[in-house]
Amino acid sequence: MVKYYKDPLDRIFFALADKTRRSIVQELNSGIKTAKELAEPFMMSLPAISKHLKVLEMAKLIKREKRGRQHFFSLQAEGLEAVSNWSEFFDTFWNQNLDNLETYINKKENIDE
Amino acid sequence: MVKYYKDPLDRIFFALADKTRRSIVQELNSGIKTAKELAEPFMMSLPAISKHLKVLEMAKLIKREKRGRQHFFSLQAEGLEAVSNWSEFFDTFWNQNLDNLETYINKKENIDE
DNA sequence: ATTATAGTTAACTATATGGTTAAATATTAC
DNA sequence: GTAATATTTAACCATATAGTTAACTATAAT
Repeated sequence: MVKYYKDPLDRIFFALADKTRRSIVQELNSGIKTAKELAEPFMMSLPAISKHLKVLEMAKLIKREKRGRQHFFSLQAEGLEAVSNWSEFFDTFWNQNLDNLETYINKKENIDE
Repeated sequence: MVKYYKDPLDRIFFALADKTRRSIVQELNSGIKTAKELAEPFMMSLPAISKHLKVLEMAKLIKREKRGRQHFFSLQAEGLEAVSNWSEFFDTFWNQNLDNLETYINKKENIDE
């Protein structure tokens, strides 16, 4: 299951590269849920969901808490944070583009005047 | 190469789930580069890089411009934007957590007073 | 025209993934 | 203690991925 040697971002992005897993994460945004509850919306066996949950757990996108025979899942900060940290560098890209656009607009306005 | 039926976010996250591809994206943050230039830092054949570039291109994380026999690559807004849009919903999660923390701290302060 | 350069496509291999069903584990209920 | 419930693990299958080398395409240089 999920290559053990992958780096944290590999695991996180890999985990999010699957529609079912993204849905699970979104679902958990509205609160803690059991494996059974999480499986319910999907046309898929429980073992399949169990695997998806493990992938998300390994990526530290969710965490598991066993209470009796049930496993309760919830969002975990660690993984989510890593994504946003990584993608932060794009802000630079964006801001540059925005700056360029602004510069361009300003220049144009000056010419128009 | 890269399942044709994948949804856009599948492709984007999948593309980013590989260290080599993430490095390429980061490299492109500092400007436009050719395939050869992008391949240079990696201990990997050119065809391997060619495939990675195609994956990133399909995900609309980068775009390609052919000039003569060279292919120039640069970051593309579309894919990057999709990631940040998708991960926006986590802000809610974060803000809630922050709110809860604040509430907790405030309550505690009131008790301490 | 030949040769060199930049890059892709094809064919292949080993390993990983996403699903399945059947069996195992652990806890709760009767 | 036996049955039911919640969930995972095992074994398996089909397909996808990441890399390889060899062959191909297209442009540039001599």
